Amino acid sequence: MLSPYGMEIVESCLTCKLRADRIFCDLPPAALQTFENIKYATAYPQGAVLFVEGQMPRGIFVLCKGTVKLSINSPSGRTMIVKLAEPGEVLGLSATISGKPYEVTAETIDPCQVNFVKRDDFLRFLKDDVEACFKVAEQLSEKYHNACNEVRSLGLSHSAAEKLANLLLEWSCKNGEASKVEPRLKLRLTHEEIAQMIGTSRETVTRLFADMKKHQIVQSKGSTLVIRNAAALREIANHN
Amino acid sequence: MLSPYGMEIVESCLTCKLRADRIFCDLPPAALQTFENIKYATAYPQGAVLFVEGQMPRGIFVLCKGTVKLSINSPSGRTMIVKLAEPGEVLGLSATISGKPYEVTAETIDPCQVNFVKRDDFLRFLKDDVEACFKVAEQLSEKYHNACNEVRSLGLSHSAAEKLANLLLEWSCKNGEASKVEPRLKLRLTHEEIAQMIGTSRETVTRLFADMKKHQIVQSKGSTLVIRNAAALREIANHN
DNA sequence: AGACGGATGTGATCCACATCACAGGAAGCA
DNA sequence: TGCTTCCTGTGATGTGGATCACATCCGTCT
Repeated sequence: MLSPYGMEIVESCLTCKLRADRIFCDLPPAALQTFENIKYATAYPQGAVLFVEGQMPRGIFVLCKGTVKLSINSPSGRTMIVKLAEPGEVLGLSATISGKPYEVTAETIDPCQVNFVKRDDFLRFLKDDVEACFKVAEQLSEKYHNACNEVRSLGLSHSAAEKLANLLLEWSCKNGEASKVEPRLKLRLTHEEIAQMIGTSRETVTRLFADMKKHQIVQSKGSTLVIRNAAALREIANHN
Repeated sequence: MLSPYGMEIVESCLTCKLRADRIFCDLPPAALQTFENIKYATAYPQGAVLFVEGQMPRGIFVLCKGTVKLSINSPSGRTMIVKLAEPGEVLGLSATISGKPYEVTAETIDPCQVNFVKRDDFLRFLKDDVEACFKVAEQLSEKYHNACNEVRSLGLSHSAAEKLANLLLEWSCKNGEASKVEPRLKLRLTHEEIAQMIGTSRETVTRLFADMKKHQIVQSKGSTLVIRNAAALREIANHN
């Protein structure tokens, strides 16, 4: 069966092939069945907005497939990308728990499959199941941890170059290329978006990339970036 | 009974007078009793370090009395103050849940009373009690929420003045003075520390205060600051 | 009182980066 | 095949705030 956006929809969490490495999906059968009953499997095209910062929480969005951009916006139009969420992540969780407005905006950057659970249903579900509740705590810890890293990067680094280097290293870790001599990574974001991730301007990102290319630190082939001198990159990442 | 640092120690959470408005203290009697059995009531002098960023989590610290400074440090000696924790807050929670290193450093800024709970005991306690577990989730949501605000402030504001104005407004909200015509607030931090809270240099903070005084926006009497023109301050806070 | 150490106030200097302003590229689509 | 639109690259220019270097100021200790 095909979803509206050309993805295969995983109909049931019970039979989901992705379960093993997902946070929320490896509950014991009984709990999973309950979850099954309250969730709505949905699919979104690229560019869809799941929720907007400031909205009252409607519920949680379990990301099963695709990537979601989480951002914080200022009234004056500035945007700061906080994170790119990967499958297994639960979005809108903290707002749903606390009842306060969503603190970020969530927008799909490719077609996504999502399980939505209404707030009431979800809270009831949690109060019946310690294990699920504990998993929520774990997820939230993870989120907090990430947010702290964000603060660290924004608050303690000296230069834009440092932050960019850190971002590239982090990305190369995530796709398992980090150990290779010349890690490669697909740049899925525009310079503008990268700038929003590290809190700088688009032009600065462009110039930094130009510099790094000049110094043989990276090299780009289309939309893939090859890290030719990881040591130098790490050098930049830890100060100056 | 007096503690080593001249504070009255609340011996038992069951009879604690502060219970009503505390997050962790209003559990049902049975759970509270269990908590009672695994917690260690302790007291710290001013300037004591509860835990350091990067240490493996030993457990949680429930702050009962006093104020604790939470900061993030860079190897190069820079410090960023993330938050001043007030009584009722649970410190080291996310690290204890996730098992990853503490993400911040916690240091008392006045004499504090703290209940410590060892990690194992705490995790066992949670797995036995949905309600406590849910409270943890709530606390973590709160923490995440704060961290997001921090990111917003660091990443989206245009100037140091904006951040300082925001900080002052936030402080005047907390002590309930915000509604008054000329809110007052005790500055418990040095300019240096304020600078670390908003990610700027000490000199800049000094100069900003000087400016605001010149423009009749604030006025200082010893260590209390009087906000003479809250409107102007809000003006600064929302851009420029 | 005197003296010492930390907190504050203020000038001078410098530079990383934002911002503006275009010019090429690439990529979709008609 | 050309047109439109978004992305990328690069110069010129201005400035907020970091940093350095002192001069007070104030509380605390002896």
